[in-house]
Amino acid sequence: MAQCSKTLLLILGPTGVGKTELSLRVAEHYGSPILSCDSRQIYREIPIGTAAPTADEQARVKHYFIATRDLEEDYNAGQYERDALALLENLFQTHDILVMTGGSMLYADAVCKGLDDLPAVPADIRRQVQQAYEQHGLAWLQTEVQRLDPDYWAEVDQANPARLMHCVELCLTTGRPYSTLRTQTTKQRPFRIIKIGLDRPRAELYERINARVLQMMAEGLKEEARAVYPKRQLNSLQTVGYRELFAYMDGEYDLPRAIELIQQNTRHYAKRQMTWFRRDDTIHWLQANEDYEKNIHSIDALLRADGV
RNA sequence: GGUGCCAUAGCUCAGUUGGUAGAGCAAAGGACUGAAAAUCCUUGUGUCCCUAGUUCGAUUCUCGGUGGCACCA
Repeated sequence: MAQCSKTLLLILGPTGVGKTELSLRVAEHYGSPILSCDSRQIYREIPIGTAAPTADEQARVKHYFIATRDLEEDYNAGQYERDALALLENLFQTHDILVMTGGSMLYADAVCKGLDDLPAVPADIRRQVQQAYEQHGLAWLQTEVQRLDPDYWAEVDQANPARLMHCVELCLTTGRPYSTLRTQTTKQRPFRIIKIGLDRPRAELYERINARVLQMMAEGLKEEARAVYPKRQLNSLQTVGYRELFAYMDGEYDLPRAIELIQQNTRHYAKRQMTWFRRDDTIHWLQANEDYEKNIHSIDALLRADGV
């Protein structure tokens, strides 16, 4: 028998590849709920543009981390790690196999490998850094990081304001160089993790993405975006589909152009996901197709081979 | 039907006073431990529409063809 009989079955893949339907069937097969690993489906008010599981789908299988947060909440990968681990511990008391699915790469890694223990950044520090950056530009951030944390400066992507800002925020919050808080170690989990990657030929994936965006528009994405338009500055709405429609509402371009951009940016997003997944050699890849039985069979074989 | 203009990267185009060419966008590759659907980095060889001619050499000039656009009938 395996050392640990508890297994987290993680179904990964780029947006639009077909994770939802396979996950539902796999979850039904093992009698598991589905833990969503998606940084945007977790918010209420934006189900259409994030392709969140529908009411019907949620009736088939119990879902967690879907529409549980307000757009105003500053949720992040660190919180997700804590929330997901707590829930997993709980659910493993009554389940041997739990299915998790989603495309948020960092969230998945947070669960599988763990993130470093970092304090929350106080709102006033975040605002202060943000304002200084807006006023003085990237050069200011670069100077600050060189001054506050030369070690991190040596390894960081120096043209990336998001990374530099994060470093400055944590240096100011803790009074220590950010790099001293980075242990970069992989945490051990008290359960087995099996990762399934869903793959599909590029051209086919892109066609599905393009078609899905049109489908979202038909389902009322524009109205959904209009409803949250007043909150467009929130991080939760820095999301493909909404940003482009906000820009359209601001008169930056017409609706056909907005739709074109949503399709394109979704394709870019899928590409970034694939880049991330590609370097994870613990993923077992399956071809996405309509023969769900076959893929479930493959997964079943994997679980047995790797565990018993 | 006639006249004129155009034909160069997936698209829109620039350019070569004749020595086989380069921008934007698209696209591709990559990084990424708390905004991650975010943020950032890198990458430009293509029958220069086809045939014939002039020429040491034609994508460039000339004739013809084909396709597109405009105007005139």
